[in-house]
Amino acid sequence: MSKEDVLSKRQLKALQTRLNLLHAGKVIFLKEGFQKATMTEINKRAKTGYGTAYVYFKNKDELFAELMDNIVEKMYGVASLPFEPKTNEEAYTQIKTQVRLFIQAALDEQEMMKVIKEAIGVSDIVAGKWSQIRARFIAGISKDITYVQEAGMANKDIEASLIARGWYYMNEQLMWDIVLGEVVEDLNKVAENLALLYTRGLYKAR
Amino acid sequence: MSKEDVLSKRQLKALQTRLNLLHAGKVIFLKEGFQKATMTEINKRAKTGYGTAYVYFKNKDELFAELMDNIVEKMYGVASLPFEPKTNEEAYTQIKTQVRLFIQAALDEQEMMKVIKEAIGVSDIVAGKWSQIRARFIAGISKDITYVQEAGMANKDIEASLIARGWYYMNEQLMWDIVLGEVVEDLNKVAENLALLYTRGLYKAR
DNA sequence: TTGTTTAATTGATATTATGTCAATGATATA
DNA sequence: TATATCATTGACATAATATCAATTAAACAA
Repeated sequence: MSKEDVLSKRQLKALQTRLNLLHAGKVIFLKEGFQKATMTEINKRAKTGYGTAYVYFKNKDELFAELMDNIVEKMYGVASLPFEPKTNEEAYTQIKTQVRLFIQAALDEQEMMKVIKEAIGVSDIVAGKWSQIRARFIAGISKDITYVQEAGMANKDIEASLIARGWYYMNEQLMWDIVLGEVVEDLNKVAENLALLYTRGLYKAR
Repeated sequence: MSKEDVLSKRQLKALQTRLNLLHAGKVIFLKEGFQKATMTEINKRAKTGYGTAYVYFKNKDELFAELMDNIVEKMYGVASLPFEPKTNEEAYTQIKTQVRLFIQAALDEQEMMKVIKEAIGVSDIVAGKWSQIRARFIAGISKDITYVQEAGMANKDIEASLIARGWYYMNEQLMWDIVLGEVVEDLNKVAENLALLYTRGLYKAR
């Protein structure tokens, strides 16, 4: 017996109102961007009274944060990919693939990502959510670096946590540049260049 | 004969009002941050009527942008440092120094930099100003990379402009982390790690 | 079926900030 | 001294937010 079965007509309607608001929110955010989007417009589009959005969401930020959740999940997925290369060549290939997957995940939701980028700068709630993604990636990369260091493949004179940060930031910022159209280079070329610099720098000479 | 000599009493007073507003602005921005700071409060502190700030500055963003100018100049200075290493070791040393100078310049104005970080996310004008700094650094680094590539010291199979971007972003983001206190590592250690990764990756094996 | 309780929805309201502009006050100039 | 010019002012129109007492609709009990 699934949970929905025991929902009353009243609860169903409320749930629908909530979904309407989320959907309207997405449309408006995509059309106007984060700052220009207003609760008035979102309620209008959802055909609900002005106050209704505030019943379901504390404010505009919380509504938007919920719209981010799909994307956040996808990003977490990319951050958790396994990484246990046996050789430097394997490491290079895997890293290149991960760079491509990361940027591709962002491109799959390009328009929404543009709005997220804007919202990160404006809303503490959104910024917090994004910084959790960051933390997860950086932790994962740290682990990967420690792994290859212990396997004797990588130089041990570097601080894993610092390099993990630096490497992640390189990726994230290039991702934003590509999402915003400020870097037009082919995704494969970008992944290749980053992975080359990183593996040559981190890994012992072959 | 300096320009000030020919200023009338009236012009001098106006100039003073402008300076008062800038000074009051700095105090309020540092105390409240960018978003929470209001024109009302700035005018109050400068002992000017509400409308006065709008005579000298189009809006809060423009006032703040002017307060950034010192820092922007200093950053431009760092971006223009010469770079003509003769050996890989020299390159490493110079790069490490530049990383330190860059982050140190930010730390010299730590409190203001925190506000700038916030403002970049909120204000298009501030964001534009910062992206000019970025462009300048990236162009400079690109030039440096091309130089060492042509001198036969660096690998030629990487795209200078892409790597310049990536390298700059690594530096910038770590700078923000340090400014915001999210990375507490010793500045020297950070510079060392970044420079090591970068030179080992970019330069031909010794 | 009807009356009562409970939950969802509403929009008017208070609040807070912005940017504008006609009026005022203070200097410069004739 | 009269007049023109420029700096300064604060009241005002505008726009958005979050709240909450009142309204409407559904669930439940008799």
